[in-house]
Amino acid sequence: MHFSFENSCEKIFIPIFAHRNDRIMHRKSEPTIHDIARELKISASTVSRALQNNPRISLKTKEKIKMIADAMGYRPNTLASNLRNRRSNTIGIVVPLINRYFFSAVISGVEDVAFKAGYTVVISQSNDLANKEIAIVQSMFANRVDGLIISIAMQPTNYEHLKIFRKKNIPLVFFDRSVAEIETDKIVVDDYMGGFRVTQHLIEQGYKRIGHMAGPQNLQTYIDRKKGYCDALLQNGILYDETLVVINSLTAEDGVTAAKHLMSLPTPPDAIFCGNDTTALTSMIYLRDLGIKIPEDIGIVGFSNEPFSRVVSPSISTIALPGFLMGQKAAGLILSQIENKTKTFQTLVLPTELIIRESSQKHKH
Amino acid sequence: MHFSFENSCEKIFIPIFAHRNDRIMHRKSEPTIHDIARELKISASTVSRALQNNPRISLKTKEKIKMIADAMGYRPNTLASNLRNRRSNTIGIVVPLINRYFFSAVISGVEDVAFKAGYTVVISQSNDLANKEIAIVQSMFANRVDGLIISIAMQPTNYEHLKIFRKKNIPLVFFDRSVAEIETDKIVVDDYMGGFRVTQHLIEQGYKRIGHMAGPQNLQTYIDRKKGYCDALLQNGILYDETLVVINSLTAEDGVTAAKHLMSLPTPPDAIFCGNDTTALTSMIYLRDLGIKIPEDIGIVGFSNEPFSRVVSPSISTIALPGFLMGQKAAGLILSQIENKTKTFQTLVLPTELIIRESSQKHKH
DNA sequence: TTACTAAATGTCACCGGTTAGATTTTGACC
DNA sequence: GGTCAAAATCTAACCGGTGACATTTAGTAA
Repeated sequence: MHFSFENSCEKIFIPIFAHRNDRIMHRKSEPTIHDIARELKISASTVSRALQNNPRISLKTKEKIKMIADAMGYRPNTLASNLRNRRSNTIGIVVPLINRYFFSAVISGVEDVAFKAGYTVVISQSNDLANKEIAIVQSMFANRVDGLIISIAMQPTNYEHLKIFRKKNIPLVFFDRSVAEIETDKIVVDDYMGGFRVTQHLIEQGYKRIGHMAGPQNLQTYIDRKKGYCDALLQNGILYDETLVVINSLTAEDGVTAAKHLMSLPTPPDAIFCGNDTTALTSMIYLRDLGIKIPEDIGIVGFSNEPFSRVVSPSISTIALPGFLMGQKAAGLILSQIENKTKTFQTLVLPTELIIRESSQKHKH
Repeated sequence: MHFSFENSCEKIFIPIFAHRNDRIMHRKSEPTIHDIARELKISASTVSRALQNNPRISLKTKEKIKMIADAMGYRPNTLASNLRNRRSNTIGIVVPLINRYFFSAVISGVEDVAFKAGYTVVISQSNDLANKEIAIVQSMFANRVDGLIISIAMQPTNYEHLKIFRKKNIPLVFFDRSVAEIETDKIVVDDYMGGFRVTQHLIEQGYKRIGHMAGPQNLQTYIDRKKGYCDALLQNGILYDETLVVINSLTAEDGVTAAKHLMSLPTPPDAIFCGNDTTALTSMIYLRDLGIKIPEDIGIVGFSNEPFSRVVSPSISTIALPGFLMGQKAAGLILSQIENKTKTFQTLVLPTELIIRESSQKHKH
């Protein structure tokens, strides 16, 4: 005859606790489905199925098992489960720096979609160093992430650590900064239009000699921003002057150095389109300390819309990027790859928005 | 007789690639140590040992194995290894928000020490939500992190998800925001002295009626900051006036609301010690837009030294926290717990630094 | 050549879940 | 009671590495 659970709690609970103490004394390890099985004198597979709500297991048994599991403080070991299933229900995301507003917005967007779909997100930062990126990516691979979302480091490398994902057919999505020779889903912002609009805006404000602080030209984003800048000049009949373009890594210090350099030219610029908000800020402070008035003497525009751009004075005109949306889309793309729904890879280009603030408004309305 | 590797590359390489293709056709999975073993007609344990540089394996065999492993594109499966070893070589870190400068500095500090010690760091953010924190922590537990470093969410809960770490003797370190009733290593900044110095400074600058925007009083940090504020008033013979203290969640909006409230008082304050830089900023902007002059009419001091505090105008006086150092120390504590070197738990209190900027300098030097 | 030991390698069970397929149980129906 | 299919449960192999212990091999001394 079958053991009836409802009217014999004692019979069950007493042995459990005896057993637990015993176990803790000797092995001091986590209870497993096998411990639960032994407790109930059933097989581990039944326990496993019950905990997964498998319809093959009777409701009565399921309840019994869940109750005991709870009482024993059972916690599934995802390592074992992942090993067996050859998947981890985890999505890796690698960004150059987590404390950049744009990147953390992307991360939040990814988390938003991924959590709802039942995935865990593991975050890592490369600090823009190729070696750290390689180590991180290999570790994520070794941990069998189901997919990887990445914005590559500034420091260039051969990208073998990423090519392997394609070779092994592991879902991979690039965002913002991608590797041209790797064919997969990519999601970028319209850097070209961003650069174009910034330049167009400066021209409309009456600036005549517009300089540009560009980022490393091994990254498409910076190439595109510069291209937008060039084309806007061209369309407005302004001659492109190479001496007005500085290429650097867009760090805070680079902003100062570049501003210093540009101002030392025989005919310095009367406006600077900075590759990001950080350089816009530091060069602006440098110029201000020199007694140069912004936007009257020199106009400044940044890129990325870091939160500080809005609150400094003068506030910095910039290009807003849809970070959160980008993260959501990236997560959507990786999920569709994971679920084998991807037919062909696509490159999404998200629109940007020009935000006009004080630093570039010569003509106030 | 033994197979000589050096003078028979062909014999080895041809079968390898034949085998690989074969494998890819049929199983399309990662090569394992078993595949390598089969290839070389040796046992898997020898391969495992060779790849770990175990001295029990001869140099010759090791070289042979590593060569083949490379040729086959072998990547160790950490899941399997972690399962068997019952440890993951991973340290989890949970912060309320990754894009707060302080928290990302802590993360970098943790990474700095952890990477050097051979650990991987997985980062997660709770968004200050109790439920998300619980989910994250449980997932980290299920993934068998070797230790957890956490700064708890503002939203209070019963902390069962953390108590379990102590119960199961899994290394746990709190930083910045900790749970009083859980006994483990903690590392905090000297919030009391921070609050005290800020208030003392404002008094020295000649402010008479100093208000305080305090954070949730379920978190020790905010209790201590407020206590420092109270004690500084007391020591200077200023009567503590409860109406000048506002308690909120210190969000950007809270800053405005609280400033509005304080200014609506019959006798409004002439200085505000804000619980963080965010509220300092937003309340400052609110006051500025009202035509109130800072620091002349009202002095403002924040807490945390967010990067923007330095660059806004007026620049915001604040308390600098040693985030990176804190991360390094936290990692040190968790490593010593992991390696069983911890004899007794300790609570480290790190010093803070008062940074005087424009927003509170009534008397310029 | 034999005996013996150190070095090298192999065997096998295990970590904790999962699942295909086998086996047992249940219960309806004749 | 007997038959049989559906429901419930069990068995055993597997995921990919690891390490205690067993076995084989090589090398030295007698």
